Amino acid sequence: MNDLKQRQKDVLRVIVSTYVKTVNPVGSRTIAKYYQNEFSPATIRNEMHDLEEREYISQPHTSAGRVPTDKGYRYYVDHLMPESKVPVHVAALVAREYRERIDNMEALVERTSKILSTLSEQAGFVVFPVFEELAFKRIELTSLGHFRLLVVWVTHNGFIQDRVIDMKEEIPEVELERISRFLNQELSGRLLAEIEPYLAQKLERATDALRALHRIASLIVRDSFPKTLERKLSVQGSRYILEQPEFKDWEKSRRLFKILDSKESLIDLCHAKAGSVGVQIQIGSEHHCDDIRDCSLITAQYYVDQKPTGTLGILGPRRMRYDQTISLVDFVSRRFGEWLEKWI
Amino acid sequence: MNDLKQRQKDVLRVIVSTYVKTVNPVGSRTIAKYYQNEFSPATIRNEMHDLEEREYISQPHTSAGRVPTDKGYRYYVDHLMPESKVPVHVAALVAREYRERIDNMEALVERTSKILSTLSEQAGFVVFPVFEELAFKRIELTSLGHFRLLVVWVTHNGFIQDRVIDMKEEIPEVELERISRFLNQELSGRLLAEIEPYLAQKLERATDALRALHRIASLIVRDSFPKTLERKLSVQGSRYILEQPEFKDWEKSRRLFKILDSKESLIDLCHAKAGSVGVQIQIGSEHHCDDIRDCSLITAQYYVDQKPTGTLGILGPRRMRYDQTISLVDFVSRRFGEWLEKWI
DNA sequence: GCTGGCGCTCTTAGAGTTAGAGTGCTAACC
DNA sequence: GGTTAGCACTCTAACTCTAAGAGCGCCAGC
Repeated sequence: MNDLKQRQKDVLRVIVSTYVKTVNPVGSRTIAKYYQNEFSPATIRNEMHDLEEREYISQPHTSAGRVPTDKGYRYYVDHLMPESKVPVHVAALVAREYRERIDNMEALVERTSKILSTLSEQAGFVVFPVFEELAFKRIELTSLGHFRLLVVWVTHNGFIQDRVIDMKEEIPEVELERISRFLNQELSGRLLAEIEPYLAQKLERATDALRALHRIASLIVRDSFPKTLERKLSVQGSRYILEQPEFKDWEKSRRLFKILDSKESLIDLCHAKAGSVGVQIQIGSEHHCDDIRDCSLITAQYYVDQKPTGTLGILGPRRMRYDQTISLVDFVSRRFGEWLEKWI
Repeated sequence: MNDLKQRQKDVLRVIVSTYVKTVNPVGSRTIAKYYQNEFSPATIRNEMHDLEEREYISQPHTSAGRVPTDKGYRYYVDHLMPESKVPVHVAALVAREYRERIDNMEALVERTSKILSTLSEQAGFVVFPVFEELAFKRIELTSLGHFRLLVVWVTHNGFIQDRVIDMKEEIPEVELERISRFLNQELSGRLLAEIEPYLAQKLERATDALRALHRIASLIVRDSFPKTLERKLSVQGSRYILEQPEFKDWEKSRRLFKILDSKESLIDLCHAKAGSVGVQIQIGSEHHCDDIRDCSLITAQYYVDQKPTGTLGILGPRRMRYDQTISLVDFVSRRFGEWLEKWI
């Protein structure tokens, strides 16, 4: 049997929760005291020895207490952690932040990553919604002259995405209006992901009279199609990580900010876990990004109309309050999804 | 006469430029060597003593060399610094970055702050353009149902700004089209700053038949007017500052990131210098933000149609290559302005 | 006005020492 | 067999001491 004895579980639990609070390796005496000396430190030491052999904990040096390993944190999170609900006052704070009307989707995303960061005192982030899964509402074409065309896409729930594209030729205003009328009629209510294949099919079957119109419309759609947003994210509160004592080490904080500065890495880490349901937890080097091996990543997907639309989460030191952080991410991801829907 | 003797200037120049390179306080022997021992270290020491008395330089401790003070850097920048032009290969790099079409204004801003940061190896930032000074091109109204209205503003040069607003009542589609036609006709080509007064005046003079239309149109404009952007900015490469040896000090880097995380402070610092022409330089505690007293701020406004439209710049350690940084900020601010215009 | 020389100060690195924390092991106890 | 008390051992962190080195200020002499 690979599992731990009850007392070993107890010891591991105390080690994790104490270490998270104090930043100091935890010794046998501390643990014994925690259980009102139900067992002597020597007994505890025997259990610790076992735990160390099985790599749940480790010693920074001979005469120090024990510190949880990644495997130890993982066991704690999976089996030992107390169930935690978001406290009422936190829920109230979140609700208050969302109460007033927020200008647009971008502001909402920024607000949400700010909420995650201030409530957790760690770095909060939100990956922008994926457009492909949303329904088309409207497209607007505006000529800017010099063969330049501004295309604005609007989804059914009021997200917009704009893009300037270069045209081969100047399209007269009247023609532009025809194209725009055509697209708005044809695409109304469709999922964005369906649009390109739909137009291609349409173009094939078009009669000669309409072929030119279809062709230009398809071209415009192809060049301006709003798929870039999934590569955008908003990060807030990275300073909180810097404030943790373990990041007094210059090397560690440099490595961390190398990652935070290039947002791509963070997005990649999220995508690695996309597709899974519920809160995802990546502890220390479980994500395979060596530069932030001292950090853990708690993420969750958010849903619009039951469809996974993006990811949000928290990046913090490996030594974090997992129970609180996980429940916060869970709570905010649901609320954020609801908000994106209510927007409709 | 308050000015420095020629030899004192020489000494100060060498102190600044050497200190910037080596991070070590500069001693008299180093300076003497620099001038091929034209003067003995003792002579140099006398000059240094003078410079210290007049607060251009200071000693970290008795037996250390000298380090420039804010006043010393200031004198260097104003009188001693070599004229510097952006090297050809840097200009080429910038040109290459701008060559391909960039999706939209936001992407352009991000790209530009990235350019500033990678070329200077310091933190680069761009404050988003102020809309008020740009000309109106088009407004689009889209009902999202539930009394919610999506308003998209487009300027003559293709910037867009969107906002969802709450209406008191549901406006029928036909009515919405009337309002949008009315606004697009009336406002075409006007500066955004003129729009609200213009509509107010129009409303006063409106005949009863049109009064209702005018009223709603004014309301929509008031609630959705795109003035928020001036509070937005993009910062890139803050990690570069962290990599400077003087920021090995945890306290210093914590203070720095407190500022960088709340972007407001940075915008305020820029605004303090807005209105001035050319590159603005704020050294150490010259800007009155104590948290970044170890940093200097190099900013410049950028212009669209000869009108100042926003600010961009670089934040770096006080110990920076001022000549290079200043010429880079100057160069990029011009290029960025040109690009915003070419966009039209 | 410039310079060589000398004494002074202060930092930094290294060595040595000590107190304290915490372990591992063993022998005895229940 | 599990538990415990006791003790030797190890390692760290803090402190002191010392010596080397960098750099200055000052002064007397050129």
